Amino acid sequence: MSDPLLANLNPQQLQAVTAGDGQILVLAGPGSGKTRVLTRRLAYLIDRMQVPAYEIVAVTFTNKAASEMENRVATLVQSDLKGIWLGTFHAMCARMLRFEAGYLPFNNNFVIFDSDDQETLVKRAMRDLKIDEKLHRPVSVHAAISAAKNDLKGPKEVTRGSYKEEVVARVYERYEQLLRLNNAVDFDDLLFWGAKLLREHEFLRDKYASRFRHVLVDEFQDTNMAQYELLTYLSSYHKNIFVVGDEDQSIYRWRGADYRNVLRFEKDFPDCQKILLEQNYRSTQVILDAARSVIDRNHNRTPKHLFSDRGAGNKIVRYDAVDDNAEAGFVVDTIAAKIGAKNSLPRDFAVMYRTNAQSRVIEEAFMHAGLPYHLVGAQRFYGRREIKDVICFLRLVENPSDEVSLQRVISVPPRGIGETSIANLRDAANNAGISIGDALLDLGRIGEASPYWAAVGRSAGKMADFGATVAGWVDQKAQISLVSLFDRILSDVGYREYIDDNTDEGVDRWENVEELRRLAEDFNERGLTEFLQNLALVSDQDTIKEEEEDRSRDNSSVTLLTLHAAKGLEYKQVFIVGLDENVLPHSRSKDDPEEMAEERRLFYVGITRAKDQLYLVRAERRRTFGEFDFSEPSRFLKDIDPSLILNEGKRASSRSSRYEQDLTWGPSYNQPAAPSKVRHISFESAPASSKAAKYKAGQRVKSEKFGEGIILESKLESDGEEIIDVHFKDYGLKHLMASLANLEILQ
DNA sequence: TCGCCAAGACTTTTT
DNA sequence: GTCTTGGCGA
Repeated sequence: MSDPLLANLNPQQLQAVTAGDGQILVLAGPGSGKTRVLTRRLAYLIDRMQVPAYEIVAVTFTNKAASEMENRVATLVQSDLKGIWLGTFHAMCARMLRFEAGYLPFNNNFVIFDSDDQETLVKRAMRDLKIDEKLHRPVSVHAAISAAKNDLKGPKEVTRGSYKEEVVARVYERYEQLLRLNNAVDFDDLLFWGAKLLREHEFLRDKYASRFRHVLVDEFQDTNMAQYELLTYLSSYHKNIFVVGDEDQSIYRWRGADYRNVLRFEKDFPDCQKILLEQNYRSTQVILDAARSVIDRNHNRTPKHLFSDRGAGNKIVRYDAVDDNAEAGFVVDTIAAKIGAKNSLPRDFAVMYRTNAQSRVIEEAFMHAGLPYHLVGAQRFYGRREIKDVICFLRLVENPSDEVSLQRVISVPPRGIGETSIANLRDAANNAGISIGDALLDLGRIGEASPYWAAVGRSAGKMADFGATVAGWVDQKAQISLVSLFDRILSDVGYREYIDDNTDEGVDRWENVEELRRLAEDFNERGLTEFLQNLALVSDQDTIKEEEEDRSRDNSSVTLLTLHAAKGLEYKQVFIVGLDENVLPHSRSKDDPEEMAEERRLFYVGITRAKDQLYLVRAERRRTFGEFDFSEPSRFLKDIDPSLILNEGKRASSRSSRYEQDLTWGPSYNQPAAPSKVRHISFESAPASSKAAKYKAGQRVKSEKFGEGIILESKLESDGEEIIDVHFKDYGLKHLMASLANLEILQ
């Protein structure tokens, strides 16, 4: 079939893409072409079924997924996509809430609070209620509030059984009051109010539901209750809902995601058509079999039989290291040898771990070996202090009621205004029934004539100065462009001088601000409101993942990332490290079977990222919080059929620091070097003697010099030389030329 | 009011 | 081991 819209689809994919009206549930295993199905389906509806783009809503979880989909669909259809609602759940709701603000307890220039702001506000609420922050940690109270919202429970609807629940309920109530006072919503509110709006106003529900002839959803397994309800409302008129997901890849339970929404969907729509995508285009069969043996032990799911036509492939290599240094050493050695053998590039590799803390040891090993690497997602651009500062200045201008932002920037840079003065102003503002921001502006505009002058006390003058500055921005914002406003704020407060102290970090900080300014330039036409909303909703992951993709394309370096961050990505060779009890599965998941099932899924996600080769690595002993911990192998390792695994045994424990020694005489990749400088050891080579490979992976061998070992990989070079990677019991990984290695094959 | 030091925390983090 | 937070002294 040469029809580009339907070309290159397997029968199940085709069935999904061309399915008729009604409810369609596509369960798509990893690497089964889920994105392809979704984009083709969209194109099919528009191009073949003549559905106008504005009658379609397609929701994703990330902006990146949304923009990718949009770009791909645009290349497939003739007509433009004008009017389509294609974006994240949160962006979609924000749009709806601004439009329907008349029915809501906030107005349409609300700001969106990120998790930092939310926590600040929870703390404030707890202080207001005189609740001891030591007894009830604000983070956990916040988590409980967030969970309630995701479950569509308001402050009045949460259970008040235990003392803790009582505390949560009271803080929740106050927290909501504060949000309204700040004219702000949090992430969860976007969904909460979105669902509430459609539930409580029938005509609004009809308005949207009748407009959207087709509803499409990506990553359906990650929806929470609010999102599920929202989707039901949106599809309540035409009842055409097409969802794609995979229960087995649901790894955000702790954020309210409930994979059982897949089961709920089947129950709510008994006539739904269920399509399984089981052909995997990514991994070898060995990898898929291992993945399946791990995931099949979970319940409440649709069993899937992933298959590949890529052949069995290499066995999985398991390596048990004595400690975390040796674990990192194994990873680095193996990668360096393969790169040295010129059969792999740094970008072919990824190292995945359960917790960010594990990256440190691995990074050190990479640095020591001079191997190029990069981390995904560890440093959050939007979490950076300087970025947050500037955003808060802007938010304050947009919405002077935003007390969280005001509080943050009032002493940036320090201007002699302290906690006492702020508290005085807040009290006075509260008494007058206005927001503290408005009081500040009043003070700035009329100075001593303001009723708040006396209330503030000693630093009233300084407070008024700052108020005047802010008032200047607020008065100007309608007249000047976003970028001019940006520049004006920075120069008025002397921000560059404040953060850039000419140290490396200082320069770095200023560069981040400049980066933010570049982003602002893109929004110069659209203005401040949209810029801020975009900052709140695009945040972090999208930008960082994009950067990471560019980086691994251009500079070619090994990717280090958490298992969570790995979702949706793929690499030729994957190392999963820390396969130990209490690491993976994590110790905190031990007393809850649901949590444990999620750890299993996390491992499953990791396994299925690998295209060609998977390494499972653990350490008997690792440093956590500066102390040594011993641990058992992860329970998940037992679930993989031993015939799929090449067991490496463990490194002789006599010299745990041997990697440092190895590096000085092994393959010479020990100098700090750019990727190109990672060279492999060059033997004084004799001409090739044989044309056929003598060794193959899995064979046990013995060498005079290195003792017993196991072949990891053998490759025949174009000159007929056989290059082998051998892992020796006592010497670790060696990269050798077969003709010179003088190895004896053991039975 | 600000900055420094010490005690305490410390999974994961699509929006 | 290292980052954050909060208390205290200048």
